[in-house]
Amino acid sequence: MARAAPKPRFARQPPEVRRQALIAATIECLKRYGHEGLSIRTISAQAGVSVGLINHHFPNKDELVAAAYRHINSELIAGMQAAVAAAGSSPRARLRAFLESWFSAPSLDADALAVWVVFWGLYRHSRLIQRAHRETYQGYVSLLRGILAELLPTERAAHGGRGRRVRAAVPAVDLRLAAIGLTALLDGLWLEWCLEPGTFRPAEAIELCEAWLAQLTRRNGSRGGQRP
Amino acid sequence: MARAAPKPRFARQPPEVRRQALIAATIECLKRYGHEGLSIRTISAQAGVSVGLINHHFPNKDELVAAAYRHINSELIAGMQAAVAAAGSSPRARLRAFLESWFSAPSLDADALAVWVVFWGLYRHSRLIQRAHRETYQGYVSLLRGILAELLPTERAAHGGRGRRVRAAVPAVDLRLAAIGLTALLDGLWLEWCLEPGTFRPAEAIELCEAWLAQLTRRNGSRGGQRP
DNA sequence: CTTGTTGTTGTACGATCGTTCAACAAGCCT
DNA sequence: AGGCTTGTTGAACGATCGTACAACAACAAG
Repeated sequence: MARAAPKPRFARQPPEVRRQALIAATIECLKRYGHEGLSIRTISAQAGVSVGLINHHFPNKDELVAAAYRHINSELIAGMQAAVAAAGSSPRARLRAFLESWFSAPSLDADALAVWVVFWGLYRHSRLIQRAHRETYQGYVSLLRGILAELLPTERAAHGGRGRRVRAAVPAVDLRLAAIGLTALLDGLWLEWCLEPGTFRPAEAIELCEAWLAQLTRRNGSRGGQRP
Repeated sequence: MARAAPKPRFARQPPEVRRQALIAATIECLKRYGHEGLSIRTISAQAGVSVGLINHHFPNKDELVAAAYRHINSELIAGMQAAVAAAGSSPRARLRAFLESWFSAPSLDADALAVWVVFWGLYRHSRLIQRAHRETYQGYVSLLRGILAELLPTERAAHGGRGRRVRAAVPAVDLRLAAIGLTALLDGLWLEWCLEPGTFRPAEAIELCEAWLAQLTRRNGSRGGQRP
């Protein structure tokens, strides 16, 4: 009974576990306090560790922030890829899964927007953020392009192989502009919803995107190839 | 000859002139250095004044930043309003003027995006920024809504002669969703272009927006009122 | 030229920032 | 039980932050 309390003052963690905890704390601080939350002391307090520990697992603050950015990015893209992969092989179903993944949590979250905005503000002046972006963004681009390519049939002519029985030799839809427009619509709707969640429902956003794509294919049939 | 050099060490300015100069310096620092440029010393150096002067013309830093935000906002909106007003009375011409104003300098500028992004990051945690936003944003909303309102009925009438009679009683297009979608497209395209100006030309962005609006009116004629 | 007003300067202060580092101790090994 | 590795602590440092304030000086008025 007079035994000294063996209660440890802290618990040692494997480096990778601690790294992930610090990354999670960084994101949480960003959600809560915005750019001002990006301080060593705020983050370490959130993670329940001392100030010195961060520099033991990360060479400096910028590397931690870049790691957090990379984590958010890859998490989100992996979620969308999984949703699309689970949707089967139907192009329309895959598009639907993609859109539903885009317009639902954790992507569609006002807090998440606050986090993104801070990262965007850092993008221009932090090479580490730029690198993290480049390394993860490619996955998103190829995912979206794959969905669009299999959705807009004539584009397969350019790829050869699969689409053997292509009717028109001329590409009906400008795939490039289609991707640009869809991306803009996705980003813009996502932005709008996060800023003011009450103005429209996620289902309406999906509807708008599908209407946009439907217009592209219909345009093909009626007056395609009109581009200057 | 031996006269002491009467060169003044500084020049006094009327308060309003100095205020505007400090606001301009703030924006310039934001363009150059992002969020890190938002320091009293950086801004005062950019403006060519001493550190103490800012607090003589602004009660604190946050007020200066909010004033800069208000300035950018009203400047941009006033530019668009002027462009639309100068376009005459034709709804299509007014839309065209609006889009051209949107997708051209000084709105369409990668540096400007960097500035906006910093402000967005501050928005959630600064009441002053929120107030500045609320006071200026209303002008934009009413401008866009006016353009859409005068455009959609007319568009409908123009297409109405194509075999189907125009019915003014039932709103042909969901004006609310139209505004949401157009805003998303505008924001998204603007964002995309600022991030990677090489991917498409401003004229193509305008084309995409007009195609979007054309789709809305066409949709009305073919299968309108299908909304759940 | 003298005076008064006030825009302007620049130092100073306390707070907070990111980072360093010597000391500590938790947990595994023998 | 004792040694060893190493994750962890927390004080300390210099730099920089926003702000306050007393002294200065530009310029108009008399």
